[in-house]
Amino acid sequence: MTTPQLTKNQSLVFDVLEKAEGPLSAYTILDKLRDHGFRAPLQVYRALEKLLEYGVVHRLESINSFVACAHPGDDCHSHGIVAFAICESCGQVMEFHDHEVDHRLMEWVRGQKFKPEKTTIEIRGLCEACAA
Amino acid sequence: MTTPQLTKNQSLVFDVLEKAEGPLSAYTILDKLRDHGFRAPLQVYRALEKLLEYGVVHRLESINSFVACAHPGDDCHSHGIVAFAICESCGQVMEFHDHEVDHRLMEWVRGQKFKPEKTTIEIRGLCEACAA
DNA sequence: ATTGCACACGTTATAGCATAACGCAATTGA
DNA sequence: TCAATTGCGTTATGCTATAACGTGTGCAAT
Ligand SMILES: [Zn+2]
Ligand SMILES: [Zn+2]
Ligand SMILES: [Zn+2]
Ligand SMILES: [Zn+2]
Repeated sequence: MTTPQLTKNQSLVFDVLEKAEGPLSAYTILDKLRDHGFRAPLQVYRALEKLLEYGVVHRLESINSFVACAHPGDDCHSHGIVAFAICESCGQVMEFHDHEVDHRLMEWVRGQKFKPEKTTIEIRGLCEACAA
Repeated sequence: MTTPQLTKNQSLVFDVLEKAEGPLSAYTILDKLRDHGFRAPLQVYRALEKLLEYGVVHRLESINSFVACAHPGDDCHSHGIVAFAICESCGQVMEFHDHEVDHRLMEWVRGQKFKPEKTTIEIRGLCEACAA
């Protein structure tokens, strides 16, 4: 998926996510954009929908939050599964790929004749700094 | 985690999940138990909290739903990661383990000195029957 | 027996996440 | 020009989850 020119709202939402230390909920994004005229959740969700579609933002299913892609331009997104490690203390997110994990999961899927659309891998725990 | 005797509410919630064809939301469970005296979401959530703790129920993070464990008594739960394939058409859920996937993820985690607490692997798509 | 504690339970209220449905404006392309 | 698409704003609503308070019961330590 190639990324077209972002609209005003899409840019605002994306900038907020890029500058954030960690993942943000849609309502947190909304609050950060009230000064820029945002008034309703839909303004955020509609922008997020597009940003997800373009692959420049990821949704963290296990914490109902969104994060800017850590590997912009990386073509792994087009042929691999994205995985996340989420620190439950400081909120830091690490995004990574593992082709062997992809391969094993897709092997299993093939054996079941299951047709995958979207795969979620999220590891929640404590990052090195917070575990110390 | 060994499973103690379930309380009345826990049994009711578990039975509903066991008899269900697919995953259920907490509010769907609530509706199914109104005839048994359930009136409020907390009655469901409190039961689910324990059932999750005992490992007899799993939470599907990507669809905010709960499902009875498909492998009761299987000791994989104590030393492995549970993965799910969820059909977005018929709702059917397949639960499986893959030790190689576990191994690769834990290798990555070890390299980052990340301390994992809970790992989610969910593949959403179409099952064989629905994809046809 | 009395006290203290842990735990399950019931209820009300509230917080947090997400979408439906309407209408308007700008853009595009036939 | 006309139709289709897309983005946007607004209001209302629905779905998911927890806070906070109080009750009752069983059980162990004193
Ligand atoms: Zn990414
Ligand atoms: Zn941390
Ligand atoms: Zn299981
Ligand atoms: Zn299906």
